[in-house]
Amino acid sequence: MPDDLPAPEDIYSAFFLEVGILSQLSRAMFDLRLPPGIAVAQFSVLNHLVRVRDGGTPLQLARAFQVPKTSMTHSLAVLERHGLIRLAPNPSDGRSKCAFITAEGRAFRQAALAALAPDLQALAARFPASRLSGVLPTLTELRRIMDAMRDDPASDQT
Amino acid sequence: MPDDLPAPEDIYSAFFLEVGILSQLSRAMFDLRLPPGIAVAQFSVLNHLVRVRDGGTPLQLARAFQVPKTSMTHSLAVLERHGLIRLAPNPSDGRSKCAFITAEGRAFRQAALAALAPDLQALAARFPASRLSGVLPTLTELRRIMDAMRDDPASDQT
DNA sequence: TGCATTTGGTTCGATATCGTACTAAATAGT
DNA sequence: ACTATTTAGTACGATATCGAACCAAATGCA
Repeated sequence: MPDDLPAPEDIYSAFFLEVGILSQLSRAMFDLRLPPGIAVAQFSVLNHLVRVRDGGTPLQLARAFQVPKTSMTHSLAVLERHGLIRLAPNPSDGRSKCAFITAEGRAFRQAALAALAPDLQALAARFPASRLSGVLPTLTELRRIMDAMRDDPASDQT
Repeated sequence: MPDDLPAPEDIYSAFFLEVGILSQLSRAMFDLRLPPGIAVAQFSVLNHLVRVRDGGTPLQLARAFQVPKTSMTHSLAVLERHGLIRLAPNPSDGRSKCAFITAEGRAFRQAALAALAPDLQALAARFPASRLSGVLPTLTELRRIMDAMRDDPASDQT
């Protein structure tokens, strides 16, 4: 009988293709609701400051989103220009900074979430969030592994 | 007892965050192996021409990847400039074109896949592709739904 | 202490992404 | 057939992304 098992490479290719398209689609959906001048990347940073940790350094933020630090520099500059965050010198490291969300930033995030909610609810009506809960742990685990490989490609942890 | 069920919005937010980061990570991994001048978006088009269909129009390709048609125009221009595809007039529509992969394009894709294979194998060694097969149908289904909503946001198909 | 190396961040330049506005061809309605 | 509308693709401008090179502070080491 012929070998009709898909090769691992094909599964990964298909997976990354879906992930890329889903990322595309969610980005487009979010962009449509965010005020012009603020991109998804910037909103995500605001969200992170509220949900995960306020006062982190640019490098910590870059690592959290797995983007190059130059990209984070840009996003933070946009947010600061709009008064949504404040960049303070890092008291424990003269080279570094700390990013704090401002009151305006919090208000902006709240408004953005409210603007987004209808879309997410419409989506949840067609595709229950509970089904996503099922796949989320798998995605998170893969993400962690890819994080680790990126930091240390030689880690052949069998 | 307190309501400790996460709201659907939170699940979707977390999901899209993971998807965004995974997209980021896979893009970075691919970019590292592709020759300078060719981005993931362009490689994906080549791959589509071989795997799915050759000779499609720019608009069909844009829809397949869910990107704006202007983005596809750009990608196709890059591929054509490198001689990896050929853009012919569409015999059945004077406004349109058809994108055909060239022999060079096929060779390029083969080489790129070969360069990529070790990374995918290393990944598969740490995270078996079979576990991805499990989540793939869910991702595909959600993607289809989001496609449909994008085309027709009012489709309240209960 | 003094120098070499590492690390956090920015600048700069090149490319990608994408919305708006436009042209030309196709289709619809009469 | 004739005009109005729609559709495929492009030009252009604005912003995002990101690698290379750089600077300054911190750390390692003798």
